[in-house]
Amino acid sequence: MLQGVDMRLTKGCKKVLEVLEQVQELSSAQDIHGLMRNEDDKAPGLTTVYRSLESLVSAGLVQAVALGDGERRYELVKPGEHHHHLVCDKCRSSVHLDQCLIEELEEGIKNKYGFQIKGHILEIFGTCKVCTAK
Amino acid sequence: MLQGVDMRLTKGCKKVLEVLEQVQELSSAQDIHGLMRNEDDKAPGLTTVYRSLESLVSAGLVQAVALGDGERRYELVKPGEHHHHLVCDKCRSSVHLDQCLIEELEEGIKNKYGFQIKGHILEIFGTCKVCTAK
DNA sequence: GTCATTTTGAAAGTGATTACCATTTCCTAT
DNA sequence: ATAGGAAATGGTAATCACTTTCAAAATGAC
Repeated sequence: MLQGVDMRLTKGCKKVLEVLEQVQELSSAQDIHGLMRNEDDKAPGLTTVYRSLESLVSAGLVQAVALGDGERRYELVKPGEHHHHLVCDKCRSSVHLDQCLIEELEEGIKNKYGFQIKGHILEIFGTCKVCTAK
Repeated sequence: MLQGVDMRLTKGCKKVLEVLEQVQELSSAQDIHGLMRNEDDKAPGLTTVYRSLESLVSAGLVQAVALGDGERRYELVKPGEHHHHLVCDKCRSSVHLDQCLIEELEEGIKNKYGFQIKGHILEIFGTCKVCTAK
């Protein structure tokens, strides 16, 4: 899964990847750091976690997610891909949308507004199936 | 335009509305405060600006926009409405999308994922018509 | 092994936002 | 009008996520 990835895989990065693999959940840098330090007192420091996340994001292995609350979350993705979320305001779980709504519109927006899309943020908040049922 | 709005219109709020009316542009709380203080040394303080924006947002007169850079921007809207932006990474201008892409999808997402949408963030980054032409 | 480069980490610094709290302003009953 | 109480205000300090700094430690090439 790491084949063909063009970046130096430092210890910090490896550790971060491990944690993200385990949690399978949107996690902030501080979350990740906390989890590391829980099971290992001399796990990488917070600075390294931030730096590793930065590298991993630009390598396309991890995506950063802005939920608009001033705290960035991170998540493993298939290299180069990304996706958006339905974030439950009750249980904080998040479901992935199986397709990016923006990519489909890219051409239309280009034509209509003459705007060349380079990136976007899209997250949806509400109540998930499970919490609605309760 | 302020008819039927259910909130106390304090001095701070009025001043903030004035500024937002003039700039017609995404502005941060600090931007707004700066502009006020430029033309009037005893314009409301920063704290009041933040508080006013909070009231105005919950009254639906102003929308808060998260661009994912850790600085919230604000903008006048028709009461209760909202819209999304094409933000140019060259000139920082922003064009409004004339319709909300998410509202259209609400029903589909409800059916497909059982998710009840309550809110969302959507902003698109790239290069605008003018800057592309250059 | 040696030396240069890269990585790391603790602490200090930033920048936006919020909490505090004392002062001022506004409204209402007298 | 005016006194009293609630709401609004503003400067400062605190918070919080994140970044910078810089010296020490790990890595890698020769």
